[in-house]
Amino acid sequence: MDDRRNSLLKEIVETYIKTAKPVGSKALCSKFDCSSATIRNEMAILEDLGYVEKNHISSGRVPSEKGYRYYVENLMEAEKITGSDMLKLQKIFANKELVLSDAITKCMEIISEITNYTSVVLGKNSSDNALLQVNIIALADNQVVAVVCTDKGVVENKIFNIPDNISINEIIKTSEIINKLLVGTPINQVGTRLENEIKPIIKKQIQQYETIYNIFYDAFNDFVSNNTSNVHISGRTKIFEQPEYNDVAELKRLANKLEDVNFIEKVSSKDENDTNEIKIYIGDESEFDPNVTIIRKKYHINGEDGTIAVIGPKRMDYQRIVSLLEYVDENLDNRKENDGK
Amino acid sequence: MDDRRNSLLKEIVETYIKTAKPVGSKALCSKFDCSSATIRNEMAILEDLGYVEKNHISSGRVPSEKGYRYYVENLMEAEKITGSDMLKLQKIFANKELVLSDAITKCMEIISEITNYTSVVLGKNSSDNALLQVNIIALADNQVVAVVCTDKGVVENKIFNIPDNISINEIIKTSEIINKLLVGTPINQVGTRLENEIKPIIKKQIQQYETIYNIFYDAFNDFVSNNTSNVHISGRTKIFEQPEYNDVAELKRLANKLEDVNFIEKVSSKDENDTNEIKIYIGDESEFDPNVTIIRKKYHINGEDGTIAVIGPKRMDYQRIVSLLEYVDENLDNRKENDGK
DNA sequence: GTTTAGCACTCATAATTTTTTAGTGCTAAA
DNA sequence: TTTAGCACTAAAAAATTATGAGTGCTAAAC
Repeated sequence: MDDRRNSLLKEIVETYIKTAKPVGSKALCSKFDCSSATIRNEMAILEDLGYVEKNHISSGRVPSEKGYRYYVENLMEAEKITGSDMLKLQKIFANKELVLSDAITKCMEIISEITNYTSVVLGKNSSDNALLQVNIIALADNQVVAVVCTDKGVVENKIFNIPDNISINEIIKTSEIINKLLVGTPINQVGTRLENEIKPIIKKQIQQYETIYNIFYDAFNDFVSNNTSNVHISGRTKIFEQPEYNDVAELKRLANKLEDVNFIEKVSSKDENDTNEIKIYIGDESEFDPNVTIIRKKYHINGEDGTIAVIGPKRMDYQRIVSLLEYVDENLDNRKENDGK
Repeated sequence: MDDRRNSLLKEIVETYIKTAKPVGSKALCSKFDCSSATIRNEMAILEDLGYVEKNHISSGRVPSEKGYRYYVENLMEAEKITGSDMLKLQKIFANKELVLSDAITKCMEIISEITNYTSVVLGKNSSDNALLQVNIIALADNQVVAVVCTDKGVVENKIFNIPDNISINEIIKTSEIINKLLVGTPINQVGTRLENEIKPIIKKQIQQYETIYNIFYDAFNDFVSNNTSNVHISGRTKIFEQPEYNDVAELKRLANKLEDVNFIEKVSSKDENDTNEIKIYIGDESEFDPNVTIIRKKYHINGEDGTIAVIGPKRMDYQRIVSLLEYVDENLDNRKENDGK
């Protein structure tokens, strides 16, 4: 891969990103100051190397997944984000009362808006949270709310019907026992410790211990399994504006996948133990859909961690998204520092 | 509209519901024991009356909106739901630990699943709720959770960053004042009473009253404006399986509308002051999209009220949906009675 | 050796024509 | 009032024919 070949590939990728149309040799002559035949020769080589493909024998070239990968790893240049993009995001950074997770969500909404891609926030993951406390709040009509909080600031509530023969005081008493004994327990272990440690204790003290045990068990279980609230998708239909999704079957397929929050979560959180680097999953690499690219950044801000990601066509504006995600990450981090002062 | 004409229209509507294809005269001969020419004569009259339409001069007939309306008002027969549908729903009715709103949501998920339509639950509307209590729970790291509960059992929580110069005790103190003075206040009036009654009080007792006031103001405001959590849509993409949405533009348009939760809420809650009757909005009547029908039932169960609705094509299986919605409503209501015993 | 003009060739797309088919309305007789 | 019969329609599908943007390859030019 000599110099010219590199910049030819770069040109092909970037032109295709802009136009969504196969790139022909003639269009590139002017940029390289040579004839179309020369370009054709070079393109034939790029094709042999697997970086570009043809849709049919006489069509222009389209980057292959290998080509995109080579592009993002070797050819893509970092670029500052534009002033107008910057302006829109800074409005959010400036609002200090916003809790981090709300600020992130709003940033990603804006990114969706300005890029016509779909974006995802995978909020704080409760799995590595520890129990901070559980509070029972009595409502009218034989109902209680169990509010579960973790040390990382995840809070969820769940309402329960309680049978007539159970007194609310007993539930509260149980919650106090749990708070005394289980604080600091990783949230996904609370279930078993509840069974092994708490159940024997309340068995002695409380009559209807079985029912009460079930209530708490359900509350925690729901908490652990309730991924839904952790995932926030913006601009779910934005990606449909991209010209590649111009066919009914394709559209339906993608719409279905984008509805499945669990699936999105799984995908966005792959390579868990990876660094904070931006990761780019192109096409099949995404394990989501062969026709999309997912660009992802993990954040660790203020003790919270999570993931932000953008889902777009393989012909995605890689530069732009990478710099937008980095910009969001940096600025929310800064915001924290200023805040703490 | 004599007898035969009625049953002809009924037949046309029901056949079209089943097949999604314009209904021709020949197909109906056997049912009416006459020649296709006779049917054609009758169909011409139905067309003059505006109950059916042709796509082009030589096509079969398709019900018009007026035709559907006449059908649902005069021709449709109530039918028991099938055993297998019943079975699926009864699993949910049987689970007594489920809070009503969860049970309803699960029912509608099933209805979406078995019918290939999209369904909506418009949960308890906080606007006519009254404040029951607000609880402040301290988290680590200068954060508190405000948990707002209403008398109707709506609970929401919101996390706040609190500046260093504010003590958590002062916030809790304020919450106690609010609980003492504002319990029973309609939730949408809490904001103004906070301003007029609480602010003057805490001004005297608390140093950083302005910041604390803002926190509570935001918490309640968020609660009131946060419609999102009230709306639950199941099977958003199910409706795309219907053959009428077989065109890219149509699909995108509908997908966009179904993303807009506020829009759906507005539509599902129209004719607020109407009875509990099932309402059917056909095509343009829906004010949502000319190509859909919305069937809706309000429920008032156990003091809670809300709306369940199904969104499908105009060629929707009216009978089936009507009986499903009624079945759900009745059985969840029963469940309550048995429960209270 | 690299570049380029020239030319034959290919294939998707679009436009055109043809065929098929499922239906209609109307007339006149039963 | 019903029906057989027939001319007529228009959509949908199939076949046909351009059109055009591209290619690869060869042989000459630099």
